[in-house]
Amino acid sequence: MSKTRVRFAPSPTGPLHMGGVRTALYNYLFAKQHGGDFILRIEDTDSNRFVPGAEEYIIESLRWCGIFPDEGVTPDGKVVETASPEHPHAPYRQSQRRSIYRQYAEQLVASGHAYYAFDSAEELEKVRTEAESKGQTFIYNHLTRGSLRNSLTLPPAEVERLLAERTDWTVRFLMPEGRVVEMDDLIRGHISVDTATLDDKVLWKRADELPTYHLANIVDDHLMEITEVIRGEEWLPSLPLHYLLYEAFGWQDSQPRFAHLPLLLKPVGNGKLSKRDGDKLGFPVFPLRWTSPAGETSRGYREDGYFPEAFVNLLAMLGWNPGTEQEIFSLAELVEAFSLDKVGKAGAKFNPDKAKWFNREYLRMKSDAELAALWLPLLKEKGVDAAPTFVESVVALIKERATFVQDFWDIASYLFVAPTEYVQKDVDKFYKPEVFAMALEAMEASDADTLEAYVREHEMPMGKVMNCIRLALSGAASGLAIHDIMRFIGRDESLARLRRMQQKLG
RNA sequence: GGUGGGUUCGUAUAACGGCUAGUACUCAAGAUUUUCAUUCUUGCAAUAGGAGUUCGAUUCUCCUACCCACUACCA
Repeated sequence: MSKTRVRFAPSPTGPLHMGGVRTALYNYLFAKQHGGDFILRIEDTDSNRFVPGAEEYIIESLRWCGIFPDEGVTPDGKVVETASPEHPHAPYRQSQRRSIYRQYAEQLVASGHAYYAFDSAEELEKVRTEAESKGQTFIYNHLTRGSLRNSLTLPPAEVERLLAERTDWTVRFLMPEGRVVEMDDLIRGHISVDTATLDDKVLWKRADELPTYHLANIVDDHLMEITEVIRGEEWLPSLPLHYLLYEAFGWQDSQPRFAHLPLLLKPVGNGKLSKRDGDKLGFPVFPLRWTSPAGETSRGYREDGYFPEAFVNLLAMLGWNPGTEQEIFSLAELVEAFSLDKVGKAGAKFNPDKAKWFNREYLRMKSDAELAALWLPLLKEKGVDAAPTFVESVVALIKERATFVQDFWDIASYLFVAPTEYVQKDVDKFYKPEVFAMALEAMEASDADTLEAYVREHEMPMGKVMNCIRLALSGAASGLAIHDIMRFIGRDESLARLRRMQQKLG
């Protein structure tokens, strides 16, 4: 049995979407579980849609997630240009493989599985709009190919002439008539499709001497000895064509098995997750922050404060389940537990609340020292220069209250700097000058313990007094325990803050 | 329109054709906490509809409805 080899083959037409990351992840998990290889291939066969920086973004995203390809891209993120023992099928960027596709397209023409088409974009556009005006849809297939300009309808001499003179012809697949393609999907089971409903897809374009997705994909999967193709559900409709291509090439014996993953859907309403949804509902749809060439910025999980482990974990659970009640998985545990037959068929709606929950869980699992190290640079940005050990002890106190490291400052800024203002609502509710004066007096006279005794002795409402003091210390009536705050800022600073509030509020 | 795929609490999902349809997130209530948060307990909440097969259907079959994808010289 041949070694498991799977690939993730994104197109650098923009930033990698979280659904794309999930596809990469499932491929990676499948490969590693079977002791196989995970290959990263860049499918840049559409020169018009190339977006600068997209490829680097994809590589960096996978690296952030801890997904390292065995082939195609080295761990340092470089696309391998030339073949080597480690990367026997290099290059892995389809634009650099340009020269190998044409012969395969020609092979199909020679064997009668494809033909040359000379219809210009304008001509096709015209028949398309004509059909539309009659309420029909134009399809380039067995019904229409006979009346269009191609090597099936033109005399051979004319074909030769056009081939030589024109540079805008294409090679189209000759979709057979009256056949039912029987297919198997690792997730969906058996599927059959009548070829009469399919069209003659363009396989190769003379204009840029590049194949389209379908040809490049099949040829490269074959050449790279891919054993399983795990991709998004949007590819399911082209599976019959892909089956037929393997057959036309005579490669059906080594044809990979296919698995079509359910789509990731938007949290509300219907439809697949899009960039807009994230902006509208306040969560990232991209792993990393992305700034488009036009200067438009989209948020990323990394910049929003998600841990890569949490991101990978939540992605893994979107469409797959372990069959047990375990929800927290490390990448290594996922490799162990993953299985394609536990992948669901229905699209999964993304739940931002659950995503946050995952991050909270991972934040709690991290050590205080680890979190302090992550927080330190953020503190520095705030102009706070605190000792790591101090920060660490603060983290220990507050980590249960946070979802992200970024939350730490909002939760505990007053342990580093005195509050400059007080929450008005809390002032209205808790600030009573007489009570406050008494509390201050008692604190000046002794310590917190006797304050508590004092409050009890005078039968003052504990909550009221405490919140009044908390207000002075932290600027709000909610938050950490008074004695914790005082322990961190010290008695002198505490008293200073009390006096400051008294002075400010009267 | 055509083709294909899909449908269990609001969401993610579990359930050899067989327990009261389970779990997590969210939400609500209670307990704990000097406040808030945490934590703990409890609760709300689902098999799209209709036929059929069967002793028995969330599970198998068919029909209907709805949703999604695809329908480019894009991937």
